[in-house]
Amino acid sequence: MSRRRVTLADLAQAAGVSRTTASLVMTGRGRELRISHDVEQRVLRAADELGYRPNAVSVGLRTGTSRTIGFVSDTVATSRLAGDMIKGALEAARERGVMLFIGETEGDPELERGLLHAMQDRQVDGLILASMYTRTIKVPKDVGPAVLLNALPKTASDLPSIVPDEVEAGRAAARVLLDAGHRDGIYLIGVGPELGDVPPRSVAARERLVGIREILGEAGVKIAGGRMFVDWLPEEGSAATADLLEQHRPKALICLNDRLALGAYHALSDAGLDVPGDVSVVSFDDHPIASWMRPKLTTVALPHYELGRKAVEVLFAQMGEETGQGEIHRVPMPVRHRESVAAPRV
Amino acid sequence: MSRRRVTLADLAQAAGVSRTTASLVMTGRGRELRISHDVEQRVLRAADELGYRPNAVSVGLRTGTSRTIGFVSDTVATSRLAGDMIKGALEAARERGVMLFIGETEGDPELERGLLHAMQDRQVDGLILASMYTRTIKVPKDVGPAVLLNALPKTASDLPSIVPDEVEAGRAAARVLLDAGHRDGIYLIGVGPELGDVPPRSVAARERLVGIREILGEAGVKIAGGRMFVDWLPEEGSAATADLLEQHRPKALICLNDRLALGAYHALSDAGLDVPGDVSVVSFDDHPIASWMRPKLTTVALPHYELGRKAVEVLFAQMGEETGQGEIHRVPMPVRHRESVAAPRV
DNA sequence: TCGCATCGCTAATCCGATTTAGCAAAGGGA
DNA sequence: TCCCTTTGCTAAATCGGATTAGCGATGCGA
Repeated sequence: MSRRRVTLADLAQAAGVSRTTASLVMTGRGRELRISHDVEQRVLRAADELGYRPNAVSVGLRTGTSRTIGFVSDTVATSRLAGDMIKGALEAARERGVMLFIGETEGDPELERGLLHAMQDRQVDGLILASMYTRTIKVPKDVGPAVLLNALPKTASDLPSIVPDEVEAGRAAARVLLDAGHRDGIYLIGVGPELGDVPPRSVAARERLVGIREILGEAGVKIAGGRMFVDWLPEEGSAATADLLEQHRPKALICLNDRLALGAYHALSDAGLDVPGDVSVVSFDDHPIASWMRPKLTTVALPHYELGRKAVEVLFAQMGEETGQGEIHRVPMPVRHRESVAAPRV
Repeated sequence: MSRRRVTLADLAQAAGVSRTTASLVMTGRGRELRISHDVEQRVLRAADELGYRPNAVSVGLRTGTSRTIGFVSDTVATSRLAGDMIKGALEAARERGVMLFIGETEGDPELERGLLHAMQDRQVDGLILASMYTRTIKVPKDVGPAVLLNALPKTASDLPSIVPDEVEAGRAAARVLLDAGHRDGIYLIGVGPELGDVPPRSVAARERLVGIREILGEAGVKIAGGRMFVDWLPEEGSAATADLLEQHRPKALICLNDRLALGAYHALSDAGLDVPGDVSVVSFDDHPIASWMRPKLTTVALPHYELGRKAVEVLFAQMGEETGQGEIHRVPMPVRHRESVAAPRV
């Protein structure tokens, strides 16, 4: 179908110079190594006419660098929630002329090993080890330059981490309610009011709660109660809220994610309560449904796109420096003010 | 950090044989080329001890094949809707020991060219050209082995296409209502009742409508009306349904996608109508929200995962045969029976 | 005019594998 | 004993570039 690719040898012949000269010109080292302007122009013109593009595989073999990075995740690549993470990484990579390999481990260590090997065998310049939900992961040995995305190292590691700033997000959610004038009747959906009442292994749950408690505590506001659930699904949000309503009359709900909030909406609606007239709702994640719900949900957004970008940026910085410092980069989670929060009814 | 990789030369030396012999053994051609069992075992053992893995870049240079395919899309890679497409492709690729490059063009032809070049420069064995929404695309020249995913060639092309079977999906949706006993008061949300009343360039809209009309027509059932909207967003579903309710009293709604259905739910609820008691709703896509809605939405699912898998399968078949035939592979769209359809009220 | 530095370019090697062609030793037949 | 196969392995070429070392021509100062 397509005729043979144009190689450096073809280019050199067309320009009437040696392969060395052609290479020097094409890599931009012609000046430095005293190639005459005349010859340089001849090579450049020939390259343009022939449509010469260096074979990246060959360059990779010779230089040991492939202008390629690997994006390995448990399942994030295909999660609807976090596709933006890939997008951010993709764009940041493109800006640097780098391609992205992706792979999923599905939590299987065997798969992970195979995947990392396959990428290393292809001489990736660096790796992004991503996780669907923020959590701690065991860092593989000898991965070369790498960053953790949406994940923290389980044991001390010199790999940098990029994670959403969940504590600050918790503070922000609490401030949203305080700013609206709420001082009591604030309940939590997804976690209990105490620091111990969080789903195990959920960094987001723990940190969000820390932030919430900190700000409410500072304001002298007491959390009226909460319901802990592990998976944070809509049904759980419904159940938690319905259960709550049997005994209490909440004025505001902090739902630990948008799916819980969706369920909470349903339960509130069933109870004939109006959002935000009777009950204000604030949530986390900014899942697409948040802006489809009625009323539109005020929520603290997971900055997926920014996380992805940042991962690539940090990875490149690290590749330059060669000094892994295990730094933790926290990406701000912006509040999306919408329609689900109002002043408490007097 | 990590010591130098073990090369074939290291392996040969450790086993006390030539690089040729080591290579023959490792590529499994030892038998064929008369390497003694004894030597073979020695090489194998050494390889195991040293942890030898061939450098894929070098192999790629020598053999011209990279065990890598490229997944180029307009924006599908990061769309929440279609991440499953990637997942299907990823798994099918892994089963074949192949890695996946991904890239997004965002509809920019310049970006697309650059991306295709970057992939070809890296000697990908094949390409998947994917689209977010089913549509016709202009096929780039000289791409080598490739398949179109969720897309059809704008002009005649010998590249195979993999698309969801939208016409059959339309038939299925119509049958769902017929089977439930509906014979009149069936309205369309998202397209008009006539074949001309569809958003331009939307293959899905056109084909779904064709299927719907075919089955209803065969049953002697007339479509009572419809409302055409271009973007199929929740607000449009609300608006369309509200508008409809001003003049008509529908018994069933065929929403052209789940977001429209979500909006329709809201409008029906506002009008005090019960789903499915007063109005049955059937939809398309099986977006995640479909099972979060109340009542859960009966919808004809886009088989994203299967589309992705199929793309890789067809690509490999094509790479084997060298005979692009421009075949169109239609992947079935299964009905997800849930709670939004009931017999019409008598 | 000779010697040396500079200029402008190229030959040769290397990266790490695969593959072709062929060599030395052993075996077999006449 | 001589010649021809077969066996078992290896030297060398190759893929397409980057890089090192160096070569011939020119210019300049003494």
